[in-house]
Amino acid sequence: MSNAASSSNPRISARDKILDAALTAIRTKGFTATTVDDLCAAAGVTKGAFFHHFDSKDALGVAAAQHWSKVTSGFFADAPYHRHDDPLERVLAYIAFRRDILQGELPEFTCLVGTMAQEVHQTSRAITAACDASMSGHAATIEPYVAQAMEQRGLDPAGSDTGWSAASLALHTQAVLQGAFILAKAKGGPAIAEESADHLARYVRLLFANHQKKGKTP
Amino acid sequence: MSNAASSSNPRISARDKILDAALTAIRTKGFTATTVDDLCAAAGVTKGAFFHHFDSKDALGVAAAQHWSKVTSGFFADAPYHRHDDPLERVLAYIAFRRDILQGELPEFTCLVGTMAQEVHQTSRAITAACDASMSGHAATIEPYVAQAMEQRGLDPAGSDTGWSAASLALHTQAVLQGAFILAKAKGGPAIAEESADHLARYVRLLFANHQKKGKTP
DNA sequence: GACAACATACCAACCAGTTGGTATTTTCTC
DNA sequence: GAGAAAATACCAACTGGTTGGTATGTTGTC
Repeated sequence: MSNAASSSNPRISARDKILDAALTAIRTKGFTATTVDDLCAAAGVTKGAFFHHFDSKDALGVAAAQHWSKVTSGFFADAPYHRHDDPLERVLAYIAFRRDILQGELPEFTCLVGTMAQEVHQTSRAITAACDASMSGHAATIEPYVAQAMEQRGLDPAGSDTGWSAASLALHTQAVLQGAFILAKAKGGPAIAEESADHLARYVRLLFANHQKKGKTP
Repeated sequence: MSNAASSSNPRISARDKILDAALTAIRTKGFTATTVDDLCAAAGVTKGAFFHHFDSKDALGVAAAQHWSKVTSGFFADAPYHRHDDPLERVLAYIAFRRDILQGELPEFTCLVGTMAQEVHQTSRAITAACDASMSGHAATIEPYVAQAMEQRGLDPAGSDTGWSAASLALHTQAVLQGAFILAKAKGGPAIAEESADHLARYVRLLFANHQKKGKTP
């Protein structure tokens, strides 16, 4: 993921070099504090190239969110948590995976679109929408695992006092992780985020406790 | 909480008018995108007054975080959740209260220090530390309620497989709320944040389920 | 030779911070 | 407690560097 490799390599287009640089720069300094010159310098291209590929800095923000979606969806598609047979195990393995990758420096494991959405939600509709699409799109990849686990174990909380759904729990996992990132940033390290991930895993286990897996033949 | 009232009132010092303006402005536009001129205009003072009271924009950021701590600690001290006799009820009432105040426009109910920490964590140690102090300080006000609930109900999870503590759960509540704010910002409304607050309340109830309150005389 | 992909040179607006000054309050002195 | 001295609070105008964006090339490719 080093920038030095891509910024000097002429086989990678300026557009891709800028987008790669944007992922690191925005996660480090935030969107507003990241200047167009910063991105050009990090990508090893000139301003002319930047504005050839992006109409404005806001347009770069939208493209960066979409690029982030592409990169992360590939990353999570290759992750091992999908291989479990049991849907509930897949959900728990997903949370464990998210916990495991809380390593290295903060800009390496925190979320681009969470950071951007927080910053520009009142100033750029386009960027905010792209961030929402990225987060909600990722949540949608684990929602079916939650739904399958619920069905397999006869869990139907929709009608209860304060009901919940597979979609709601999937988005809640993202909320917990985003909040864990904020605490990690405030405290300068991932330790506190790991604890929140543990609480999240414990919550999911408790939700499904006393709900045995139904056999295939009833 | 209207700025118009304070910005024109000569009996309120320029410093306080600037700090009040900062709470709204930074929550709306973020710290970096908020200019010193923005704050002066909103507060109805000049730049000279600003730099008389604050050495730099960063110093204003630190002061704003401290001002936020003062304002919010007063707000939460007056909240009704403290009045419950049962410590567990106090914790649950706290979460319910946090859910109830998710109303109005986003800048009115989102968290200043969470927003700032996310933005400046790699660029301003001083602001980051002030944000951490504010968040951790608030978590510390509900930690004793959690601890009392655990003791009263004989819950001692410290030694178990993935242990947790009152401090850990108290900080987790903050993580969930901070993450809920991010999703709310991405989606443009508080609805999703309410659902995360519901999940959090459900988690706490499940943690204490099957742990009856011990009587005073054994 | 047309068109995309870049580079160079430049600009107007903006931004954090400064300067040099005045009004108001507080403190010190007798 | 009056009046000088000093500190504080505030203001209007200015500055040097920065920022997003543009106008005008140059180069490579089909």
